[in-house]
Amino acid sequence: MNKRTGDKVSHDADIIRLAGFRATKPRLDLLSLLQKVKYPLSINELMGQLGTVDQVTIYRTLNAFKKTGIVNQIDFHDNAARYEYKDAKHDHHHIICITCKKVEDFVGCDYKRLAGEVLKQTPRFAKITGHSFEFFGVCNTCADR
Amino acid sequence: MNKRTGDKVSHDADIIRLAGFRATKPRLDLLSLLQKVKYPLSINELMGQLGTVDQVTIYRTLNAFKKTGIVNQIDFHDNAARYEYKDAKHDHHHIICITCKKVEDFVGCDYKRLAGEVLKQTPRFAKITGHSFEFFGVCNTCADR
DNA sequence: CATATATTTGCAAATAATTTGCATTTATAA
DNA sequence: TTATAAATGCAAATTATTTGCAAATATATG
Repeated sequence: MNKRTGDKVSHDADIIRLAGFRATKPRLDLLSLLQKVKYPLSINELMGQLGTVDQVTIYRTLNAFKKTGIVNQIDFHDNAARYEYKDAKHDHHHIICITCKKVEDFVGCDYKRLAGEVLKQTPRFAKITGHSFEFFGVCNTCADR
Repeated sequence: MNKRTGDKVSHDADIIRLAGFRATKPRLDLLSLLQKVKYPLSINELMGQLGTVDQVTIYRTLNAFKKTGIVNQIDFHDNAARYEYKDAKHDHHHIICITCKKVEDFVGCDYKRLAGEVLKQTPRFAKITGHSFEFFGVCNTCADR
């Protein structure tokens, strides 16, 4: 990434433009943040990191990105949507502590095997656009209490 | 199910008492509704069916039932939690149309295979208490538009 | 079967999450 | 460079969820 030539920014800009949107600063900032972060972020967490960006812009951007597949929405069953950058190696999912909301990743979700099978089982559906898979559990710290 | 002897009600009451709660009318009504319904219901849908029960009671009951495993929370990525009765044969999941929210079931989620694997991958977690798995897609009707 | 008591309910009101309307600003195509 | 469609930010609306408390109720116990 070269700051002067803007390699990274320009790549991000391409991602955004390819999805049919204008590459604005709020969108570049949001995308960049989601790319470098380890776990899905809630709107509140995003607002904290993106100081100057209005929360309405965050909502609108995420909804747009979600529709075009730039991000995934993830629900931890605590009534606040979370979002994660969806890249090529997005083949992981999460386990969430139902008590303290700690998160860790796991791999091995063999959803592709199921996807074809699901379309056979549900003939009223034309295609699959995504999936969600989370495990919920209790972390060691919370289990010891 | 015999209405006079109250077989069904008494069985539901046992489910509720076994979880440590009192078998009140609102809870019996809610449980009975979730048992006979085909798909996960949102709070709004539940309020529509449970005419006399206050929505706060619905929220509180569902949170209690969720904690003790009587119901599952399910998210369709539309910012309204849905709930489903969790019985022995609750081994199905859902595909949701991202446009019109139509729902169908599918079976074949082999989460048990993954569960042990996941615990190995995430040593900071002591146990698994549940999981979510949804496919999102486009139904035939919406695809034709 | 009566009743004491802890639990649960319903109402009102608070908080949190998300969306909408509109005037202003900005990216980008020409 | 500039016209213009798209995007932003602010205020306000709407929707989802939670909390506090007095009244009602399930149930254990006598």
